[in-house]
Amino acid sequence: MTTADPIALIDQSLRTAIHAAFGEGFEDVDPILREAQKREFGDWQANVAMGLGKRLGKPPREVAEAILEHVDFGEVVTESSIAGPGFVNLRLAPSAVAKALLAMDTKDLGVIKEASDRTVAIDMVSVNVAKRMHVGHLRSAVIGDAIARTLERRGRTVIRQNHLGDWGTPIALVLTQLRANGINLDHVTLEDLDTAYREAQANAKADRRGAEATNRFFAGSHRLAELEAQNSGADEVVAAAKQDLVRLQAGDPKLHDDWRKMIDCTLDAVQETIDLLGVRMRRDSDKGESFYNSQLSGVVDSFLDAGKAREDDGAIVVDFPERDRPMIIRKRDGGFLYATTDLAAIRHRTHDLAADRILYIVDIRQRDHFRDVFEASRMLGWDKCQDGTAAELNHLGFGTVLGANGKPLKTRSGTNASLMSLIEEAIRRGTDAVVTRSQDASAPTHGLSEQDLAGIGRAVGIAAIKYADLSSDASKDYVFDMDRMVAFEGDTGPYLLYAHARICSLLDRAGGVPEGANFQPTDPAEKDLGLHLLGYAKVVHQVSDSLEPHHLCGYLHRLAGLFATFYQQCSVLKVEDSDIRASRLRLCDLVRRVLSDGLDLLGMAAPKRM
RNA sequence: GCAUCCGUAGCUCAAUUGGAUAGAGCAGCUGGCUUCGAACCAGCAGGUUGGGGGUUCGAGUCCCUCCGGAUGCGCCA
Repeated sequence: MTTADPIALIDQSLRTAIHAAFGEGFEDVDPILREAQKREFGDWQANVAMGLGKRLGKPPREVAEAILEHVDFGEVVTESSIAGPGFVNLRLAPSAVAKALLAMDTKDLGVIKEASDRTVAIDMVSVNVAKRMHVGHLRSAVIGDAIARTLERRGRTVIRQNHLGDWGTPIALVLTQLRANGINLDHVTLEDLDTAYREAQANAKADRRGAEATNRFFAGSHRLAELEAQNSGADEVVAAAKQDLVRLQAGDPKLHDDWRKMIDCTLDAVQETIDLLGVRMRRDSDKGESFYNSQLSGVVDSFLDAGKAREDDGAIVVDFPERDRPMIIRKRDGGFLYATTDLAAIRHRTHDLAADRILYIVDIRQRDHFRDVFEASRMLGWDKCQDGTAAELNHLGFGTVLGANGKPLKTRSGTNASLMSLIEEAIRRGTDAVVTRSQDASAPTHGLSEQDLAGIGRAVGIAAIKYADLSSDASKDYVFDMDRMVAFEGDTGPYLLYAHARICSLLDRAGGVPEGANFQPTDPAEKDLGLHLLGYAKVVHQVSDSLEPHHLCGYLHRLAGLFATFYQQCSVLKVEDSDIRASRLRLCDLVRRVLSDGLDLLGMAAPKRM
């Protein structure tokens, strides 16, 4: 932001006034400047007087008066008043709004880079080999990608890592099962794998021996623990699989080959889904559990050597000072656990990737797990990069996806709903709507090729799904209601796309923004729209700090709403005064770019027509 | 049993992190297309923020308590 930014100017003016009014010790008091909640109060408000009143032992209104006596807003503020307990309400000069819009009308739209340009590692998607993706993966992918794009926008280098579940007894069991089924792994499909996975599970379940002991081998889907009942008890099958695992680990060529093919098959399918969703993620940065396997005994040794772990009933555990439950990092039988792998992963991300921020986009039910792992990693200083910079470790936990019945989303057969089928359904319904509307001869999409319409329909359907996921607090459960999200009315992704498309046609008809156009808000709707535009950078900064994309959704929805009001109220193409026409066109163009940029940060494409 | 989180309009969700009269969307009702795209707009109605107490100029937000719900809890991932 430049010095033309009226908010920065007001902020500085108030700081100066506070210092002048109260002297020593009040050099740098935050005026707590906020957008006014209601237009009748003003455009912006300062809430500092109440807090200062307490500190000074004076009535807040008196404090507010003293501040206003010393303040010099120059030309920026046309009206200031004190209201309620001591709110300072400010109304901005239209010329100041115009100047500020001019200043933000750059490529970056006012968004500034973060202080650190170092790498951020984001642990997201995290699929299980040999299993289909389900809605839990959707959340991780969609939220993770939105966060990643926002951080990239702020100058960060982001590594999106798929922490694959590609190792351990469950994987060996599937391999064993595939061999039993006589599957040729050269032509294996994800269906084959998924079937083998379930069969291995079912076989084990059918054998009652050792039921309780083997309850764990299928205990959920890797990072995204599923809720289905997991049972197994096949000692024989398990024993065979364990032998296979040992041979695999020893480098048996045939087994290793099969294992690789199984992973490739799974990841090809994952990539297809990821691409269709428009999530920017490639296999080159993936790191699965197998990658860390060889490091795990070293991890345990490190904790033992540092005196941070102890033996307990044959297992190796890490104790926490303020918790009674320790964390197990090696089982009695010598095997390692999820926690051990995650410790190795943190070390890899700080030491090898030099990431100073590590984010986990993982189901919120794993909150305790990550708290343990983070705390343990700090015990050994593994949260620090080689140069000593401490990395910020964050678990961004998301809630469960529920069906219309308020229970975790399932298909009719009771399995977790396949992600691909949901995406395809959304795209189909988006395309249907687009095609139907294009039949109308007056529709801007009339006469477009089938391919173009399909592309638009895809954008509409994907935006519907993503917006539904991103627009409320990620940590809460949310109800996946296809009918509601593809209604394309109200607070939805397509509503934002629609606003964008309308502006595009408007600018198209006008032949672009006229040369020398200047902002000059005259109508209240224009000023409201302009004022809201000025808050874009702030909300982007907020999202990259708080990791809460729903604030950006809220911002964009309001922007689209204010535009719709403006559009209804103010003629653009037909207004006589050519300066006002030019001004409105430029305003439209800025709205279009902010919408497009914001949607891009959320991972949504904004077609020119729809 | 212990721990964590949640409870806001009929439904689905917000609330700038302690600020003014708690806001949106859907559903309902009333208006607005021979006029820049009606996937829209303007308006009406809908609330004891689960109950009760406390902290202070001020509480949906912080503390205590009760009620209701979800999740997690040593050898699964």
